Amino acid sequence: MPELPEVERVRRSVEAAVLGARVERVRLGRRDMLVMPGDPEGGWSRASRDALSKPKRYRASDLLAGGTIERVERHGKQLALVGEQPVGEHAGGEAVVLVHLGMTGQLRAMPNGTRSPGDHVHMTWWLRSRAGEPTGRLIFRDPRRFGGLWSLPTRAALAERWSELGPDALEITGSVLWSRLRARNDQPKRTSIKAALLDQRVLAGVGNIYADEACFRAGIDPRRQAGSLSRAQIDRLAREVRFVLARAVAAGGSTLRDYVDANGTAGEAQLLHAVYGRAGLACVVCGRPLSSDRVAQRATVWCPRCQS
DNA sequence: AGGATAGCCTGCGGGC
DNA sequence: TGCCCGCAGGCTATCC
Repeated sequence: MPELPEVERVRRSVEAAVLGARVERVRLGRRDMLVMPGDPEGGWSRASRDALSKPKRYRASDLLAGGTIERVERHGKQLALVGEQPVGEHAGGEAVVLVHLGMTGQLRAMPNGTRSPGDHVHMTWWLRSRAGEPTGRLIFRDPRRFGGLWSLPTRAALAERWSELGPDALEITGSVLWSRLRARNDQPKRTSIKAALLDQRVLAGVGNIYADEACFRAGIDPRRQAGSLSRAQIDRLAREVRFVLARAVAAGGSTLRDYVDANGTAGEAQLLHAVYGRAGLACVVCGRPLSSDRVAQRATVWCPRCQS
């Protein structure tokens, strides 16, 4: 569900709510939503999730209990709660909980006196201020369970994990995108430009909505072979990726159905979409009906006149 | 190598 | 009102 703009809005709102908070206690509702180091690779697949359903040991401190939340970071569509253990035998130690929201995941700040949603809440952190006053809870909720939580021991482990992703799409440049679209032997990628934009190893943060929006603004048919685009077209595309993402962040993200930030606030970036969800409607530039098809296994919309 | 397919889940809207 | 179908912002495993 959420792409980079929505995840960035979640990051900001979670950070505002929990920065510096002390984690009094935690509760993990579903063990299979958590992946620990040494668990079956990734934890995404059905097989590895099944393996996780067996009871497996984790300490509350692996989920930040007893520590303070020092930062909330984002790379692409992934979030990380970075904690420190200020006192005790693990003083100075780190812990990181990486959060992927998948399609329907939410992180919500629940102030004192508010009630958490009654369903699909998989993880709760009870928080206190630095002064020790209870301030509320942070919850992770995910009806479809396509998201998940990964416990990592250190920020170095987080950096290593994020190094497997491409550069954050908010900062993608034409020259970096150009080089990422060629394989090792300088062979241009044969895959469609849309599939390449969706590949988180190429660049991190673009999903189905913003891939279509960026291609539209760049005048590029999403079905075009990635390696067939000129350097000038890649420069333009990188610029439009940055533009549509930054503009959507400023508009609060796209709320199609589920997305809200940590405070429950919906976004308005969906009002800016020129092609996503507008198959068959008139192109906002030329007025011709927008075409649609499945590209890279995803519903895709483009203008047959403005994009080539 | 990269495309196509199926699968992981729940919930919603449309058509009947 | 209810049932069935398709579809959804992400990502993976498997097969060709």
